[in-house]
Amino acid sequence: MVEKVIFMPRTKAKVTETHRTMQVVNHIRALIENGTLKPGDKVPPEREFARSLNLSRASLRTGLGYLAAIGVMKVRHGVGTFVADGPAEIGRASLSLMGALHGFQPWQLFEARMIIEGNLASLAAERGKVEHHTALAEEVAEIFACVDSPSDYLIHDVLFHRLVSQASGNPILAALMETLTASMYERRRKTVDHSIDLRESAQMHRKIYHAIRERKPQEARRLMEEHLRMAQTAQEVETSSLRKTAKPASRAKSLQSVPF
Amino acid sequence: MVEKVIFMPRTKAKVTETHRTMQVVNHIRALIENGTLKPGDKVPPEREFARSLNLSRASLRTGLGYLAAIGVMKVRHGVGTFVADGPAEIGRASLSLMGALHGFQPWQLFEARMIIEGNLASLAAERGKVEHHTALAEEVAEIFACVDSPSDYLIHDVLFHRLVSQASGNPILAALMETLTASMYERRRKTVDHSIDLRESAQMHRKIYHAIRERKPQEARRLMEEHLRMAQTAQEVETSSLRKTAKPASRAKSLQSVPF
DNA sequence: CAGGCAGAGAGGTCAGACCACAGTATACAC
DNA sequence: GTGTATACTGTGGTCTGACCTCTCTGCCTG
Repeated sequence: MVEKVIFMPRTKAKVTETHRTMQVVNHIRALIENGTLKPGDKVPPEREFARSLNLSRASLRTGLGYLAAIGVMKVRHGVGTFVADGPAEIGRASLSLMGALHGFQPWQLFEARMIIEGNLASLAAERGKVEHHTALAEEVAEIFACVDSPSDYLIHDVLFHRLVSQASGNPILAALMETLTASMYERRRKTVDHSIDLRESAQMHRKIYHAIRERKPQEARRLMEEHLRMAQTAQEVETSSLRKTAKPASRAKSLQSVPF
Repeated sequence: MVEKVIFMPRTKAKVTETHRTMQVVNHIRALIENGTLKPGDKVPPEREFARSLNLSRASLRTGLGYLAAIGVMKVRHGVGTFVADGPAEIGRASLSLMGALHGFQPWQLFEARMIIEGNLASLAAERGKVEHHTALAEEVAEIFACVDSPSDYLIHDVLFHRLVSQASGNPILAALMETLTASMYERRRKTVDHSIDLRESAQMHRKIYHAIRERKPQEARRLMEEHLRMAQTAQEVETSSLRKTAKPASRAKSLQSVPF
């Protein structure tokens, strides 16, 4: 008979690499570790890449899908697949799902954020360099310039916090913060138009900046925590005053009929 | 007659649900949010599930792959696909990749862990309930019983820290800790056999337990930080004294030939 | 009773065709 | 010449259906 050979990719390699998925992931990891692939870089088109790795396009896609899911790569339909280049985030996607699965509460999110950002501010006060101080100062100025434009204000607000985390010198904590922040950012974008305390908030940012510049870790931490506490209170008020308009929306489709 | 309907999912639904991947993800999310799906549950076989959702098995697999990548689901070859049931972890997989991408340093990992676990211990001291104290006490006993068996010791070490994070009452911080810890666990498992200070380490656990039980947040935090600092030192010693045997291993395969 | 073999159930991979999106080059009208 | 269609090309997205491999279980054999 024909003896379909169609399957025999492990030519002479004895390692089999378990799943094809991990084969792809490890390949990319190696390319990243040895510096061939850097943030923003584009990988070859799927068809070509698959051929060069001796596996099917489907398997390659599984691997790239995995990397995209954990935030290491970004896929753009019709354009290409790229190495993620923004600020690092650890498991942004999983937070909301995990929340649903383990019943995370909003106050817990704030608490976590307060602890991490508080320490971030403290570290920034200890280790921030002049260039960080400069960037922070500029951002504070932008913040004050936007007190009348909630949506713009929010952008610079996020940028300020990101600069603080950069100044802390610990990218891991920064990535963690980015994850926690990202999930609040979406919600906040909807309520920020109803804010009334932007001036007060802007003042807080200024004070935090001063504490960092003058290398007062304890004060930076205290101010950051206070700032977040105020933000929490504000958001609770805004959210509850907005709840009336929120509709359960069209979740019907998912709930109707049989379980699956 | 046959009437191949094979392609026309957006029948009357105006939502299109963007990608099929997200369609699957949102469906599962809904099932989780409304309580139909709980940790440990099994979803239907792919072929059947795909049919019931009116999409191809390939697309369903993409969606499940995404959920598996972010740690919400666990896929077991030849068995089935399940909702993750262990302790929550946020982006475990991404940490190491992100590390390679953004150059995370070991000391940064320890610093992050120290901050998070320190606060976890502090919160546990504030909010821990009697049942937590009991469980911790038992684990301390186990730890002392294992001082002569490094591998067993490590297991109970992990368990102890996990109990502390549970007692803190903040599952989000607990999940973050789990993520940071997971990546060290692997490495530690290889070096623990060379440990010489397990008794001292055991004593530290006991002290931490006492601080928590006696509701002394500051002391719990301080002890936890000291404990981790010692662990860091120990690991650095063990690792460096082991480095001679470590080979660059067979990375050759990835480095040879063309970039991709 | 132990060991092993066979089958069923479920996930993993493959192949190739076709759909959909984004960006750019081309062509036509004004 | 400018500007707006239109077509094309490159790249990811989805579909189908066949086949491979792993697990588990239960029956069969020694």
